[in-house]
Amino acid sequence: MLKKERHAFIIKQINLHNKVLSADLATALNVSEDTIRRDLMELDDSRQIVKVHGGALSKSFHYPFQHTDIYAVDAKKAIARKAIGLIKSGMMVLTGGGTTVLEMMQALPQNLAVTVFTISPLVALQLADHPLVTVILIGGEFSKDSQVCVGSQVVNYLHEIKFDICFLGTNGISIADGVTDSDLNIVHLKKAMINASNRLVIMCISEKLNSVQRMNVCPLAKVDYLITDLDPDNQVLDDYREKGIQLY
Amino acid sequence: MLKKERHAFIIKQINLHNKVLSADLATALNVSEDTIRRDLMELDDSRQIVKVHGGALSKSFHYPFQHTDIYAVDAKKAIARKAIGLIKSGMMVLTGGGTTVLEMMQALPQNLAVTVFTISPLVALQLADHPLVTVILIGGEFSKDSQVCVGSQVVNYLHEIKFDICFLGTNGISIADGVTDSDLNIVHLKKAMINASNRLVIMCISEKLNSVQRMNVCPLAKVDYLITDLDPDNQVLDDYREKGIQLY
DNA sequence: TATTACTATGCGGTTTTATGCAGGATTCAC
DNA sequence: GTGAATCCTGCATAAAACCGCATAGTAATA
Repeated sequence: MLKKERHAFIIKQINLHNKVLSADLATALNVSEDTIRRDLMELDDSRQIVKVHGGALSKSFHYPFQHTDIYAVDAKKAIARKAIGLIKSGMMVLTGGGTTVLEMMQALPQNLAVTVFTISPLVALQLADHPLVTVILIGGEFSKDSQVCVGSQVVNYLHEIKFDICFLGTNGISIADGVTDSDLNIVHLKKAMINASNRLVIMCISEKLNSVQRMNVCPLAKVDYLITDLDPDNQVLDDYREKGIQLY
Repeated sequence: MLKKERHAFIIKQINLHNKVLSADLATALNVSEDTIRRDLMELDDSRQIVKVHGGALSKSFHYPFQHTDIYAVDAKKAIARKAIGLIKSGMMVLTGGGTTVLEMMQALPQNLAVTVFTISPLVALQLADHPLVTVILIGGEFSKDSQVCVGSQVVNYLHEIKFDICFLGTNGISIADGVTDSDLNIVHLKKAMINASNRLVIMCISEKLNSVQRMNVCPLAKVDYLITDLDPDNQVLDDYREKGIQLY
């Protein structure tokens, strides 16, 4: 059998079953696993499949949703870069949804071994191709607006675990009212997430600083770190620094 | 024998078998392999065949594989259309992951008000812009291979609820072995999902019919409906019909 | 017919490719 | 952790491809 034929067969199998195991292919095609491994390598190199330990996965299955445009990407990327510095290997990390968190997870170094709990399916999918991260998706009613899981199920779940650190984006933060949000479900959720974590990181693009939403999430006293796209010494942040919040 | 005759012979062989080996041709035509190689070169240069190491392939063989984004989309769309007919407003629906389910959810009529429980973040996101559907994402460890939530958390959750109908894609179904799959986690999961539902719908593109995977999910007796892209009267399905499975 | 010019073919030697195998390292799953 | 599966690296080998060259065949023409 010619190599190209094997390749065609492999691709067909992957399209059929979304994944293949090297061992299966080796017996099916009656060649050594080394050969299969080399085949998968080549198909991976030519971007036709995604090679993983033990076999390969369909590419189309892996990335069906194209990432839509994100507002203020550069600012969020800057925030993401700083936020990653707070994560150490072995941590139990809790994250909300939001594009800033998404940016952060995309930029997560490949050698970081952490367990990420998240209420956001997008975050889970984003982390799917990270080699060392274990992802636990916290289930519940899926909120169409905010694209995260909400509701009592999530809140109850959060009562049972204690996390090292929690990363949240926010819609409003101000000296007077602390962290605020506009969606009741999200507020419940964030309160539970904050209570479940030893440390709280709020990520906020400078545009949203000092804005107030309808409902209270938590006072500034509970915020351990505030990460913005500004220089941490920027005087806009002076008031927050005085409150004892670590700025990045 | 003239060169032209050889070329004609080679083309004929390739049309017949989709491939030829240089060595075979050399003995069949009683010329040296070098000559054959030169012949194949010329035919390749004139775009009549595709030369590869060891022989040559039909042109159609090489081409179509760049273009497959999602495999067998049309078949899956056909299945999705039929599957939707089984859903009525007010139902509690349980779904697995997989591209067929995804197609189905994409095609879900806007006036259908159902509650969809799913282990697939992709399904949840797909349903996010549906006006009437309530989505419950069942949380757990996120499997990077299969892009769904797996593990004991999910299985436990499924023990507590009874669903009206469960839609599953499958990697293998056959008369002898019933529904089969290749991933242990997925097998556990599917078993729990099947037990949690009053009715089970298996969706399977015809190419996968009568294929067997490593591990058993459930016997055919548990399958209430089998939906394929074939006409339900197709004789390929006769055996399944005799087992008392409803075909669509 | 003989000459010439050109193409096609085969052959020997070399290089490249494909594949399998052994071992040790790595990773995974329980 | 620990054992099993998987992967990587280097190596060996055989098949295939390549290269240059000699020669056989072909065709056109004087």
